[in-house]
Amino acid sequence: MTALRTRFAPSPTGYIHVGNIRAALFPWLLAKQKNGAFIVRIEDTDQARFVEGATDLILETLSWLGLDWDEGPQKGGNYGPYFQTERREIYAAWAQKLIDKGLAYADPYTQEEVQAFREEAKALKKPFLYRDYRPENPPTWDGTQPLRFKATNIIRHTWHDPVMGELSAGPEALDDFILIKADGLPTYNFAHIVDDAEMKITHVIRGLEYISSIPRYLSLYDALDLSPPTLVCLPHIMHPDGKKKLGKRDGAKSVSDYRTDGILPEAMLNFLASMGWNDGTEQELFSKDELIAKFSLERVQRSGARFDEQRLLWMNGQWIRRLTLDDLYSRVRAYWPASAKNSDETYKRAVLALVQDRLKTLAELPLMTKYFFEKPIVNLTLITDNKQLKKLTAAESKNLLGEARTALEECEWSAESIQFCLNNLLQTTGQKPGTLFSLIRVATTWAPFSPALHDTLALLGRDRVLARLDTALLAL
RNA sequence: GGCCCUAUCGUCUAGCGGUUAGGACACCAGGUUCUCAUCCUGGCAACCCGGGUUCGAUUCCCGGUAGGGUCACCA
Repeated sequence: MTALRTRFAPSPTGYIHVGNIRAALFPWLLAKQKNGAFIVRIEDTDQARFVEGATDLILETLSWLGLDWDEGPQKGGNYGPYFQTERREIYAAWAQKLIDKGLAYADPYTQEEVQAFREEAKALKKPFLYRDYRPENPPTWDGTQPLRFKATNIIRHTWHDPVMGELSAGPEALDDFILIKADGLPTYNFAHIVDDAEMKITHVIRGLEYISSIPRYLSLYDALDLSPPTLVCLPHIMHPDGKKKLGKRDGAKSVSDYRTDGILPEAMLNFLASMGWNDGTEQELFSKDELIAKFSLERVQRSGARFDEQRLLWMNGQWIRRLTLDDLYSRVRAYWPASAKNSDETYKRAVLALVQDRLKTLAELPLMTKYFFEKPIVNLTLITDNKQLKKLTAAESKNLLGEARTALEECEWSAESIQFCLNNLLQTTGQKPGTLFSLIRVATTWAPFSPALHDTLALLGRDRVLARLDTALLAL
């Protein structure tokens, strides 16, 4: 039995966005599950759209997600090179086979002439097929013209797609397409067939946009005496409004944008996989290992799914909560507020422990923890707009805070005993917790929300709490 | 327009002839001695339409409709 080999073959024209990363995830999962190999190949044959640095960006994204490749850039392998621009001789050799068989010919027309044919067909309201204009006696190919495939076996093709099921397309889908461009580089249509064969790829997994080209690939495989690998098409991830497939042009965020927004790779992977795939149970959260164990192409959805950021956020919160404090601490390193710079690790860990249940993304850390590191700005509207506190007169507030100060000054400083002191204060003042606790909380943090009061005060420390109470007393 | 694909709550989905159509996100209400969040409980909410096939269709078939993809010297 031959080993399963899958690949991800991006073209270096920019970042990887969330709409097309599944074309890497699913083949990777499959390769891991079957103990096969996952290959990364860079399809850089489009000189015009080439973007400097895009390859590094793509590889970095894969690495961040933990989608490691067995062969490819930075890694090598037995079937290299893994950049298409370094494989020209290979394509030339395969092209020659077709020429020798009379299945490839030089295209004598200019692009303008072909365009004219196209418009002619359009005017006649019939589909444009180059083969309707096939030259009778094409010149010998000298490498300056495009080399076209000569479609001969004009039939209805039928094939099986593990995701999409039985597929077929009529002769209209077959045409003489360009193999080698006038610049000497192969087109995707030709190059990927050659590469997949040379690299012994067993499963070609890509987006649905290729489905209509598959009949042409099938006829090419045939002409090359190659038996096609398993051809898999994945449904698209759709724009949230459901109108079209998600793409860069419509503002699809790059995967690395989500990274800087504080999304965990675990959550990203889980989310991406569960859009269009599930294991048939009611499980929602899957670790990477579970995905590897349970994934199957047969259970991939055939219809497109809209990208629902709310769900991603929820999942991210779930994953943040699942992390150990140590792990979370190491991941939020870059997200602390600037004022936390000189705080010691023990303190920061304690702060983190208090907000772990509250974070939806890592990037929310500064918003939630600022007042643990810097003196908060007094904002009286937090009192006047508060439905409990607005009932109090300034004198009453002042009075209560004064009592609180006295009580806390004498209180033993641990979360537990602060809780106890606070409860006593409830008794002596006759206030409801909603009033008293809110007042103390606002006066010490000046934030719209915070963790439980006794935890917050305990961590802040007696000196800071008393100082802030004094500031509040003056401001009222 | 030709070719191709798809169709269950607002969203992601389970379902593979007989179910009170299940779960999750979001939303709403309540609980957890304050807020925010977590957590728990409850609620709202769906089989695109029309024909068949069948004792019986969300499920199978056909046709509409709607949505998506594709028709490049881009991948």
